[in-house]
Amino acid sequence: MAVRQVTIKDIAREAGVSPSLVSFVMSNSVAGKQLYRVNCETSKRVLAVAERLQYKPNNTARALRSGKTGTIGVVLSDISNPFFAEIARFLEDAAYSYDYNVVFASTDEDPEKFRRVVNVLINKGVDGLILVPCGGTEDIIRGLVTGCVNTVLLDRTVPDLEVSSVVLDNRAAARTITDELLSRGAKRIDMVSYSMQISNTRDREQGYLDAMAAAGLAGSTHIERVAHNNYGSVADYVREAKDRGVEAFMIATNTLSLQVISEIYKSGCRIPEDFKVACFDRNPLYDIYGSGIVYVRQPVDAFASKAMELVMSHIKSKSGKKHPVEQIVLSPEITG
Amino acid sequence: MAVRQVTIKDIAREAGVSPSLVSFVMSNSVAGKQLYRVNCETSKRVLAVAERLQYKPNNTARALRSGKTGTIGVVLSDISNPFFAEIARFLEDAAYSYDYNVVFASTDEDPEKFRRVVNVLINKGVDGLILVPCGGTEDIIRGLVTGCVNTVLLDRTVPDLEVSSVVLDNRAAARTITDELLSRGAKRIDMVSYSMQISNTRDREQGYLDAMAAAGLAGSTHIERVAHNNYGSVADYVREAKDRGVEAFMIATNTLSLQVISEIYKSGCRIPEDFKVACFDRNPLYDIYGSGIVYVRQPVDAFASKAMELVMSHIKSKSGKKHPVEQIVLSPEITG
DNA sequence: TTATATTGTTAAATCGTTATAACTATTTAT
DNA sequence: ATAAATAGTTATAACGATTTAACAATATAA
Repeated sequence: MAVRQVTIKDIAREAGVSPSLVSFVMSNSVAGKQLYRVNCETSKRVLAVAERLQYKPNNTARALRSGKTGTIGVVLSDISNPFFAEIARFLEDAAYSYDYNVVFASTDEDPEKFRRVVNVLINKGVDGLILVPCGGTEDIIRGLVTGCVNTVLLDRTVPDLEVSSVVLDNRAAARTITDELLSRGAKRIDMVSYSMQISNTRDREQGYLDAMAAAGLAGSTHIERVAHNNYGSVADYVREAKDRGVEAFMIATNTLSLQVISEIYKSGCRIPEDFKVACFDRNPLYDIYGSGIVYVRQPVDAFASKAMELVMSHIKSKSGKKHPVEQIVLSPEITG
Repeated sequence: MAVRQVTIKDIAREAGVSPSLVSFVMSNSVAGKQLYRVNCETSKRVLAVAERLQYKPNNTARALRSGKTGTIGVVLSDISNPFFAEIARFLEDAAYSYDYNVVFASTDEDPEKFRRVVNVLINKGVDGLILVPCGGTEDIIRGLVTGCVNTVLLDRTVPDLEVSSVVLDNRAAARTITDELLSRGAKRIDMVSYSMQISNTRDREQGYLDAMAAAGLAGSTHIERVAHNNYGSVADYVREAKDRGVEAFMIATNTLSLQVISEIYKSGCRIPEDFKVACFDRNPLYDIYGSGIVYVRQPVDAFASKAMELVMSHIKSKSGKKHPVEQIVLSPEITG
């Protein structure tokens, strides 16, 4: 695209040395195992020429030869979802700190799309994958792991699989915010969740049930499971819940929260007067409007840095060797 | 990383043909200029073998030889900002529709960071760049354009430069929402803006001034320019504005809006009773709380698809030739 | 019938780097 | 003094594709 690349050969010619030597000089700073001994004088001369000619190493060639692209693929539900957008940003920065790049792909919770983008990323030649699995991707992930692809799961995990992961302690988080609703006087608390089969949602449901049971309300639990992207059903449900005398909602995800809160207001009700609300993920306006919404603040930065750390350790540990699988569970913060 | 790549040679051996032929078969579907004539039978046989061996072309090798990576670099302010996150998603999808990938980098409005990430992306070998310029990047962008790097500017433009761009009609948008505030009875309207020197902010300020002047209020305009990421100053300003008898705010960006709205509520005031507010960019909660905030809804999908279209047309038009520069201005929608 | 196109295929160069083995020249050990 | 080790460097073969030129073999034209 640009003018013409200055190659290692140009430098070699100009500096009166062989291309190999230039290569050694260039990669000496990050010398892996064996430090190639090169004369300090020549090294300086080569670097000077490189500087003068404005040499920029060709990463494609480097990648082809070395098998390492310096890129991590990140597959998530939807990068426009604020939760993932924030993670994306931290991942970008984390990757940068390792001199790596990151390339994102969204799945919209569709396992077929998941498979597709994972394949595209692998073909592009990523050194590792950070994945937010969606329902129905267990086999794909198992395939990656057995195929020795450096894989780290984020936000959600897959049971019975030897794979590294970084997730929230969802069960504890859910229990805590449900407890908070209880302590604010609510007894009839519904949980609104997704019908997808993903670990974090299931754990959150369990936390809700834990809290209710501990409060002696095991009999009056209700989990409303909404299909992903089915907005209509939420409206009906909120109306129905109101009739049923529900006093509070515990909501499993940020997108769902916006829908439920929207329906509450549309039906002329207020928070917290008519309904108390607890949910996952922060929204700046929750605080601003002083709406009294209790929410779980996920340590998004830790998600990103830990996931990146894990995938890097996988990459470092020579492929072929057994993966240093590590499953990290992070603690939530509660606000509101 | 994975097991071992199936190469074009494996297929050649298995199918009893030469590697070249396999290459022809593989790239025949996307035959550029010259369609290489290959026997239908052999073609089928080769494809069958490829299918059986689960051949996945090595994009790195392909990129090295062909000089095309199939990747577009996107440089924006901050991918965790909802406005850019949404654009990111649309860009991802748009790229995919061209069989391309997209890699993002955030600048935090820092020209030095901008220069750095642009260089990283170029070294990685992107086929084109979509850039959201920040203040102080004019020279860098000029350098790219003269260096024949396929460049498209997004959301903001750089004056006096022959470069393709996709921006909102910011002046018209700003005028419209200011008019809306006026029609709702506000006379003392302040504009809150950033002190950065970027085209869209300047245009929005002009639109505000246009509307005020047309209403005969040229004398009572006030533009408060806040430094990027300087939260403290907003609090002081809102207090001061209240004392000054300001009735409405016209706010230049989404992040700034959240700050101003937050301060309004913190100071015990309400929207729209105490202050009317007009701003840029949607936030789902604006609608939900029925807060009566007027806002400009930017056609984010069109931003993305147009920008991708432009960069693709640059790529198609043989490098060396004159760029088909095109500057697109999109119309806003107003809600509230 | 001889010359010329056309079809189907292949050999070989190339993209820009890395990595291995080998090769001097010099130093150190014996 | 000879062998062995070391420092500094280079030649060369990859990496996995694309692409150009060339080559048979056959078909068409003159």
